[in-house]
Amino acid sequence: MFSVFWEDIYFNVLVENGAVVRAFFSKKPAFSTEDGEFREQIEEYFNGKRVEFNIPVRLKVSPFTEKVLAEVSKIPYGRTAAYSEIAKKLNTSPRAVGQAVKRNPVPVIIPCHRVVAKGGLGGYSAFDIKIKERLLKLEKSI
DNA sequence: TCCGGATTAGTCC
DNA sequence: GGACTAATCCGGA
Repeated sequence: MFSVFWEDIYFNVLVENGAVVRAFFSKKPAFSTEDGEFREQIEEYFNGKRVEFNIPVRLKVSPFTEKVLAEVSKIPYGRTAAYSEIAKKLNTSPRAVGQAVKRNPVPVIIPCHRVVAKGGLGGYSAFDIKIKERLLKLEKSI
């Protein structure tokens, strides 16, 4: 486990048996900022030098949520998808997608910030809606 | 064009 | 079983 500093907040990653099990933002580092298996990849991403992660994740979520998250991780870098688009692919409702994405235990690595509402931005519960905006801006600027 | 209600499907308590 | 959603559609003003 480790923390990465990004502009004015920390991104904390919990690693268990070589796979990421959880990630979250915080104002103060939850872990050491010195070491960590995948720290370099995260740092590169926040610097705009990396477009995709080579990081194994271990999800402890329901089968439905897992399907939604798998679909979300297919969204290419710098692009966004609407809740309704994901829902159409999985033959479900946008609302259910929103719930599943909200329960994503590893934001950024699974790019839940690329999922937006049709007429706006949608929401972001990982820390703050501003993080979502910043992440999208970061990817758009590449 | 903008706002509000009905609808929707999955999860948590 | 009931009450939540990181949503969307549609009709009325």
